[in-house]
Amino acid sequence: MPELPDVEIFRRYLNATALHQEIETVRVHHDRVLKGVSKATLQRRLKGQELDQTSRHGKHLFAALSKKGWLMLHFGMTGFLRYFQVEDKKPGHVRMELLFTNGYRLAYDCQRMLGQVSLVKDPYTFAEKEKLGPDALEGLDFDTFRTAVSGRRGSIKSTLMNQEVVAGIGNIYSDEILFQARLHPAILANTLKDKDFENLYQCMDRVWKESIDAGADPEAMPDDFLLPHRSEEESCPRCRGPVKKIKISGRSGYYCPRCQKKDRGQRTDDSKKQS
DNA sequence: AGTACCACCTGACGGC
DNA sequence: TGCCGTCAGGTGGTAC
Repeated sequence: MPELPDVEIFRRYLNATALHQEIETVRVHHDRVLKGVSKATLQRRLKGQELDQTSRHGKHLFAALSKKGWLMLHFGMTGFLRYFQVEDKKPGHVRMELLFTNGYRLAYDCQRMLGQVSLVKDPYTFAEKEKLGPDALEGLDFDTFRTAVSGRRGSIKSTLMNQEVVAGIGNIYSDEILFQARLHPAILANTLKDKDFENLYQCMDRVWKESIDAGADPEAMPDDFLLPHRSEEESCPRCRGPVKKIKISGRSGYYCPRCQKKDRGQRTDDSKKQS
């Protein structure tokens, strides 16, 4: 689940629940989710501190510690946050939890443990170190986007999903953005024209706005979104034709072959030149 | 600079 | 019922 819109919702959730409260205890139930920090260090560094503010870069969530440094959370494929008080509200795969002095807890649940919890200097330094591209939502202007994507030799889908190109787009939302832009996922990034980029950029912008407004819940998304119909049993929300599955760089993508043509009038352009 | 394949984990699902 | 292969929205490493 956790791509940019999901992580943005987690960030707002954390803001609305766990900010400005003293951390009394840190429980680590599974060391595997810790990256570059030991259980003891994490506990020592967080104890007595508060989470002051949050930040997000791509799929990474950061919470500033009142004293120094930031807590970094990455959610892998199955991670999420839950703020609760009573034990029976506790989700099933809590790997780490912060216990606050007010009796509430913030749990990091990650069933498959493909996510990461870490302590970092600050979000900017982390993004530099990890070679993350610009965040796909915040402060990504059109020229930066076009420069980052154009010239890449892979498919547009795998290029959008490359976190070094642009940070935050995963398998699901790359499908959605390409569906909205009516671009076939296998089109090569370096064959896109300026107007394709403008279209792609605007569609991405709309996908972020709508999906975040929907709380990243597929059920609450606009009727013309592909996201709730990612299955070959489903039909295209636009033309009602069959949805098709395709493997690209090892990932399963879904698209509408009628709305997203691979061959997009190259010949039309040529014939214009000739005539 | 790409892709293919494996690995890390758990769990759901379909076929037998 | 149980076993097995496959698949799942994350990333990282290696080989080509």
